[in-house]
Amino acid sequence: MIRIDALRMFLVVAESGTLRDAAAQLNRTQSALSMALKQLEEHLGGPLFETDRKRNLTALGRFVRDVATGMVAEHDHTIALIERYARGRAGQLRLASVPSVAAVVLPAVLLAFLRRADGAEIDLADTDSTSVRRRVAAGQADIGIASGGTCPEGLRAEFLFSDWLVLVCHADHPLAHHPGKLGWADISSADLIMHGALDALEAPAFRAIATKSRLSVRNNLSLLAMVKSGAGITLLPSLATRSLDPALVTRRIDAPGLARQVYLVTRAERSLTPLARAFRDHVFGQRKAIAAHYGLGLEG
Amino acid sequence: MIRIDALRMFLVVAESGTLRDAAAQLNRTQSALSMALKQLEEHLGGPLFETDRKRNLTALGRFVRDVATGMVAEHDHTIALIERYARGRAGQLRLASVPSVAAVVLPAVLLAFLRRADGAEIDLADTDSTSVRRRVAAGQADIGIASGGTCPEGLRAEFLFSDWLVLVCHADHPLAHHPGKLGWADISSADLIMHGALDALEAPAFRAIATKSRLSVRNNLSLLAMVKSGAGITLLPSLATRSLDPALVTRRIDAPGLARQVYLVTRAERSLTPLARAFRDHVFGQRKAIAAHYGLGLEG
DNA sequence: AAAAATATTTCAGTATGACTGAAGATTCAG
DNA sequence: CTGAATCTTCAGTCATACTGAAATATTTTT
Repeated sequence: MIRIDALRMFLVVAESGTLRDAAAQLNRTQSALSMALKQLEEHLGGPLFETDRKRNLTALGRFVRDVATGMVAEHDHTIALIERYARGRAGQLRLASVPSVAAVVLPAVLLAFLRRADGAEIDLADTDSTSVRRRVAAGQADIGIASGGTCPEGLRAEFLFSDWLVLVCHADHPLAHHPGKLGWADISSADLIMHGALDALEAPAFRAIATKSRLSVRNNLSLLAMVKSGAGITLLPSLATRSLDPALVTRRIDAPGLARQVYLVTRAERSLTPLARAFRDHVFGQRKAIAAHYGLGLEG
Repeated sequence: MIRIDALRMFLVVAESGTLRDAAAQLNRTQSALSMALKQLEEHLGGPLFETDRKRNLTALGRFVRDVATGMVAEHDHTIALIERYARGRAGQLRLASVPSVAAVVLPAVLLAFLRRADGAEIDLADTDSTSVRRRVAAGQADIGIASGGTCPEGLRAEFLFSDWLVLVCHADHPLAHHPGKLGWADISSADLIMHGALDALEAPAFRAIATKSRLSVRNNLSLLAMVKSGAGITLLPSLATRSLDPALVTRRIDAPGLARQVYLVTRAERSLTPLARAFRDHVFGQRKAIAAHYGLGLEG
């Protein structure tokens, strides 16, 4: 049996030209190398070096050096790759996230994560919550970030933070200047424009208002254009209102339950890649800091 | 430490889907595999299989399978290559030979040798004896076949066989029909055409005749054309007279010492490749059969 | 040439660790 | 619930790679 360690020893000796140096380099004794080389030569049936001094290689020695160098290099490279992958420092991480989180929160989080996982390759897709869950369930994404809703079988949703819904209306809209706090009644009195993210909101008071709505818009840009044109008001998660048109204003609403819950969605723990696990751990490690920084809630 | 054997075990288990089959395939017990896999998983910090049944891989398991497969394959391939090389069954063999031996004797010898050394790649160059020795000395050939002569320092010449020199003359030449045996006197009376291979012949009786020669030709074809045109006679090793022009005849000469010695030339034993050594052994193993087949002498 | 310095091999003893075989635990099927 | 199949655990065995010291060989120095 040719041990790969014996080949590595041989390569180091052939490179350095002396047992002593090679032994120091490998943290072995000379005799260990001597015996390993002897064994290798016996196995091959011929000498690897011209004399018992290790300066010059025989033809056999040169051949072994030439073919073993690459093999040992690939071996070491592969082992290192496996170990980095296992420690969550390499591999592919496929994320799916709702746009607001992807645009506002993730950049900084990913940047920090990449500093630890140097060999990681990250693919981020943003879609609505349902698609996020579908991608994770279908194995097209390792980790999803989606707001609450029914979770398909086999998925695990871990609460991350909650994000308040705020009123968005035109600066000229009466509610923009309404004195005092805004409540359900105020919203009910206006024309509410619905959109996908509001469907998941289950607060009864809101549902009553929602059923009265006569306008529903899927696309976010269109939604804001509608609001800007005076067609009505809408509600958006605060994260989605970071850089609005100056003609639009946002106002906090004093209504309990008027928030979306954001979850980190994964498949079963076992089927997570180490990198995905590391990312999950990273996110939960940063959770409080994130929430504090963006004014998000920490209870579901 | 990740042992390559452990990776191989893992690959076989991942392939077969059960410890039992893999154990049979690897000539190990189940417990050996179980322990090796456990150790591997502990080293990596996570499971390789979904459950303790080995049917389904985790993401980590799939990754390890994907990257380790190629690595283990290359490892095995390289080890096999080294072993075949060491046993003289693979590698490159560069031969240099005088044309007569290359054309007449070597084809059959090489063919037989190739049947044993399946992975060998052979390069055969034919030139005159001096160039053969020079190529071997310069490391451009592993083994040379040349007729006698002074051997450069550092070369070793092993006697192979001796080849009689025979008279070559035109069918109309008086010597062609000369009754009885031919001897020195007969040659001396004719016009001898010299050529390179005759320079090495040291028999005094011949040297006396050679100095009288007034024509010397290097190229073999030209030499024969000269003889055919009636310009004189010449002497050639019997091996070089195998397929002569019908207008030419050959006759045995009854003169002791009128032969060329053919040697196998190598550098120091140590610097021979295993394949070259195997070829040398093969040639000497076949020596008697070759000599008998081609009517060659076995004493120097 | 002898002596000194440097290098490698040999040898006995040790310790690490992979493997076996048997018994125990877990999972699966009927 | 029982029996069959699969995997894990455990104690003991065996192989072997390694160390440290002493012997041997080679090169360099004087």
